[in-house]
Amino acid sequence: MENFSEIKKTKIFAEISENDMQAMAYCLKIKFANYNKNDTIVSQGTPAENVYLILKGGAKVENIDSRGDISIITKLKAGGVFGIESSYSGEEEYSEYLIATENSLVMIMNRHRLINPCQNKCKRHDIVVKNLVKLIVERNAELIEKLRLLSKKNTREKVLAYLYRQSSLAGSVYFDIPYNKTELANYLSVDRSALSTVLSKLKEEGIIDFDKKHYHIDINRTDISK
Amino acid sequence: MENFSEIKKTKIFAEISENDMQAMAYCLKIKFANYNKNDTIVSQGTPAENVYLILKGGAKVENIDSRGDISIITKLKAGGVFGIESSYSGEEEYSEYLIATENSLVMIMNRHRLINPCQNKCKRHDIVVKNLVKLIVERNAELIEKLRLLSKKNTREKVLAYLYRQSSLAGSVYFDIPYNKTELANYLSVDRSALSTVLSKLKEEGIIDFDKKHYHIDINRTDISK
DNA sequence: TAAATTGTGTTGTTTTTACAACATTTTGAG
DNA sequence: CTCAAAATGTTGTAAAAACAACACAATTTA
Repeated sequence: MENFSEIKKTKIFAEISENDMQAMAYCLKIKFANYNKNDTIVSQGTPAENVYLILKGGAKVENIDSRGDISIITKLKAGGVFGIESSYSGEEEYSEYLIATENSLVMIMNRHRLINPCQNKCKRHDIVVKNLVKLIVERNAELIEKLRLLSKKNTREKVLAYLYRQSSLAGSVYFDIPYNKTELANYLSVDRSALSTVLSKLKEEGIIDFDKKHYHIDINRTDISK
Repeated sequence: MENFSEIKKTKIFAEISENDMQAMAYCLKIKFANYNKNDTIVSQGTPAENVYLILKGGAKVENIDSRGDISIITKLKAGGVFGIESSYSGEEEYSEYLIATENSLVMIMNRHRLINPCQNKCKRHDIVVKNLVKLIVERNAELIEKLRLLSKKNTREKVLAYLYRQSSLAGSVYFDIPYNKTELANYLSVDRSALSTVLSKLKEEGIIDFDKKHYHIDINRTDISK
């Protein structure tokens, strides 16, 4: 089957055999599409009909508010899914943009078919649904984590909380983050130059060190664990 | 069955008959507990074993960070559920507080039993699971909504976006919000007195009006819809 | 590889916020 | 109904952030 090796690598289809996938492909009205870096895969405000699974490359989920301010919701790597929540909620329009951050291969599925298992042909469909729920819960946890960051009352605390968290996830005080400075500012919803100032200050104080997207943090001095 | 009339009113058990509920009660190890206003129902950091369903009264979900700052995550009314996400994610400790905001009756269920339908006795369990997923997705949408608020770059915009949203939900420019000023400040993660100043300014400008928890907003002047 | 674009750090200015302190008002318990 | 506690609005001050403008570095891409 076309692109099956990539499909197999994703969390939501990991347990599905090529044969079962074949059957499901028809049922889910699967299509494949290639996008170039910076292509808009989905536009905020357009009718929500599909679920997008990144097979190769990567994409970012952004929201642009009425004033034109951009806020990066999250970044998706291969295996990442866009549009499930709106599928379950029944939302009629996408409320975010999905933009390719690299040249990407994307699998497009009909959202209605995806979340409503047909008992006959797609016998493994229920497993996929279970995986989708798991994914939603994970996303939920991410959102709460981000809320925790944005609830901090100044940029310094947001940055430290973010880096501390990334360090924990990486299991090391040396780690890479997925954002450059401009993107990090968007992610934390702070002014880029203000972020730059704070980062410089923290570096000067010896609490953190960084180069490009690589960071080092002196855990004992973050005042976060106290 | 004990408290069945209240259980019946909740979203997650709405379709369940008294007989089926009876069977399920045993399976889910259901217990009931009464709490007084301001009682802590669940403490952040304690082992997560149960899911809590508010049957009567209400509760708030709070997070306290390392600096002691309180952030209200959300408020739960009767029918509200606490602890599902951590059940699905397998998180071992509760990461929030659940605190009664009124005298409340709470149904406590074993989280493992709840999310893993036993096919034999609880024949309607799968419906409950489906309802739980729906609930998680709804919560997810709420979280994104809140993120959108916290991403605004100053208090005035946060307040206006919040009130605009509440007005939309209520379907009227006259509406009540569930928070008093102090709680609203926590919810929006801003200083209480700063919030008070902004609210006074907006009232003076005639853009909003309010009394206690009742608000009026002049939609045409919020600059949000532009 | 050269040119154009994007990313980064810095600085000064203006605006907004947090903080603290206080006076009233409102609420709730007894 | 009374009194204590909690909520609210206000103000001044200090700290922080947004904003804008700029120089330079790094990265794309033509």
